[in-house]
Amino acid sequence: MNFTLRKIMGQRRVTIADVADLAGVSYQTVSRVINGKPDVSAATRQRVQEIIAETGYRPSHIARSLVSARTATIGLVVPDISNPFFSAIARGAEQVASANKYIILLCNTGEDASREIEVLNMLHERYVDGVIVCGLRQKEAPIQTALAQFPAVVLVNRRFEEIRFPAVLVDDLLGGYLASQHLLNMGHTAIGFVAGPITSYSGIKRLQGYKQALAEAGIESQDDWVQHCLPTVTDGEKAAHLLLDTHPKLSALFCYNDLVALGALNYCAASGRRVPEDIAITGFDDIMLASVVSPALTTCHIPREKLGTLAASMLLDCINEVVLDCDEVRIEPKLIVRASTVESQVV
Amino acid sequence: MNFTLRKIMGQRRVTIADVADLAGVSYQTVSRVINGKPDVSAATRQRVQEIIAETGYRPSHIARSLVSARTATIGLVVPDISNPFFSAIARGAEQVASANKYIILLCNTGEDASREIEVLNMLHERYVDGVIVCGLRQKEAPIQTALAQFPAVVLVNRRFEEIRFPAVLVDDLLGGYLASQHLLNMGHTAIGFVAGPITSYSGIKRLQGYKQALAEAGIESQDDWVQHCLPTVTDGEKAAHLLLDTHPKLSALFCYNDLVALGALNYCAASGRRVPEDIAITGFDDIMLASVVSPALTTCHIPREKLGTLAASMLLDCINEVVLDCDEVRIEPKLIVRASTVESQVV
DNA sequence: AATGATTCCGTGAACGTTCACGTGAGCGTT
DNA sequence: AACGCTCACGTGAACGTTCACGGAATCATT
Repeated sequence: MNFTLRKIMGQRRVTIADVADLAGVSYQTVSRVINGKPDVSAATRQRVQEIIAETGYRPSHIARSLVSARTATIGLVVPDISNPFFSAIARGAEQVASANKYIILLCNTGEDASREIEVLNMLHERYVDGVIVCGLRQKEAPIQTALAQFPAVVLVNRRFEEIRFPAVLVDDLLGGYLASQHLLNMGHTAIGFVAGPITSYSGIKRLQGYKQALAEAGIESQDDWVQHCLPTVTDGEKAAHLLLDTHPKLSALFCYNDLVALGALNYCAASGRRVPEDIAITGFDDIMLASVVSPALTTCHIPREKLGTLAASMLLDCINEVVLDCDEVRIEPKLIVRASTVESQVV
Repeated sequence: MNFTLRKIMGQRRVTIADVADLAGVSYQTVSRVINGKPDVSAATRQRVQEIIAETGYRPSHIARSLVSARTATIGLVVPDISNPFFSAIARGAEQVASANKYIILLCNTGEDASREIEVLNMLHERYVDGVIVCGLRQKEAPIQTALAQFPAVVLVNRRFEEIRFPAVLVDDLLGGYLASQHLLNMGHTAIGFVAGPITSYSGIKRLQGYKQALAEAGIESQDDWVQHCLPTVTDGEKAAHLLLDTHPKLSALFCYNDLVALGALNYCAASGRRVPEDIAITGFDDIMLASVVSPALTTCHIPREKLGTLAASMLLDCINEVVLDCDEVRIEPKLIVRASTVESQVV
């Protein structure tokens, strides 16, 4: 490291101009070398590359973005990254993103619908090339205009009737139907639904599936068999408590997701109810928990990581203006029967 | 929306100059309004604000970053975001970050040490204001210089002897010691260690604690009682298989984390071993799984989300050049005894 | 020897902001 | 009437790149 070099480094970041000065060429030549473009002699190219290596120069993505209007960045909005359902999606999305030299800006809304617009605005200010938005809670028009500002959008587990955004959807109606039908087949007639967030699109669809299954079995579904809650263990426990207290005749609970189902299991254990003998319980998502808890949870399996990879590759296609063969991918959940609904079931 | 406005919008993004033109002022005045600075009359301020609202103008964070050399962005590097340990850290970090108007760039290395430098370079190009790096696997000097380029760094579960970075550390030696001592107290003398990634700093420290406990009990620890593996359920299962096959006399396994421990539990179940009667098993981290699996896992509790909030607030302090009272926070793990090591234990 | 093509490299502008200035209008003071 | 002050606003430069040019040198061609 010579004196000039030492003088430049350590004070501020090395820029393209510094490299140019050290190499005795113009910044444009350095730019050409960086981007592997022609019109540079082999000798200068090597000289410049040596200087770059010496100085540890890295081009500023910021400056690049400013001129190219591309950031190679995508936003990922989730209600709760610590929920295994969303962390698996994040992993899948990150994998596809980084394989394509994109990077992910992570936003956690904390199940707070009002934060959704807020984080979308932050992402918009940052000129992300696109966003993947999971489990949007907000219902109304403002969120749609907030979404429409982006060059590309993919929704996960949510669709709008009014504006059609590309989306990766779980067939929640089918899932709700399958789970409920299974409980009906097991002989239950009074089935409660621990329904998750009231504004959850998935929740609404699962409710429809639940009602449909009950209707087909000739059972009139009752609105107060449905109890909303946050999709967490503690809130699921509270909701199960409430539901079973007010409706002691319920013999089965269809739960919004596995976390909520675990909460229900906990409440049953605490209140001396046997599962599945006294109460049958089903979950949703098939997170790892579901298979290891006792009794193991009957649930609907969803390929969570695949949701993430699918969403990310759809988004990248949109960004690169590749025409999608299908702008709404629908994933079928698969019912997994385990001990929480079937007495003799061996785990 | 008048004609001029309509003409500007929809073609490209609204810029400060567009707003200025529409308001009949210079861009500097608009800038003043945006940043709530003085030297603008109430009348023009309102006019400008109206135009901003009408056009939905959002200042470009990119351009701002270019001049301010601040991005209000921090990088978060984790081996695997779908691992509950890291997703909890992410949640904690995100919470502190967003409360301070920062946003998080998420990088998943997929347990691949060579990707660590790669993602750090990506983050550096993006001029992040700082990075939180979790569970670094890479050992050598290059990673240290890669880290040193950032304005601020906080390590989680890793420290270097040579360069002292601010860090949030779990006292892994203590954890390893506590877990091993507990197994010794239960009467075990042949204790295996399913040790996680060979380059994991936590793993190395837990190994030390394990060896220390054994030594204090007068037991010579044997190198081939230690089996490394990826920190996943499937790999833990394989490692337990290998260890118990080659050393049938082992009566206890101290596992790197709860996922690995679950793998070990699975293998014991598959091979007809009873836990804890035939084999006692302990995990680490106390993820939700640990308490619900059967038998429930004895493990070391770590306040994971707090690790994230601590790391993020330390990082923000570094960025804002607040002097830290302590640049290495050490968290004490707490042994949680459950049924996987104690026969009579009631869950 | 003049022309043209090719190779290599540099200059000016632009991207959308903020910062440090500069300036003109209006007002009160002497 | 000249001065200085405050208020409101505008101008030029800068941040670190890339893009569209333009131009000098070299070499082969006529």
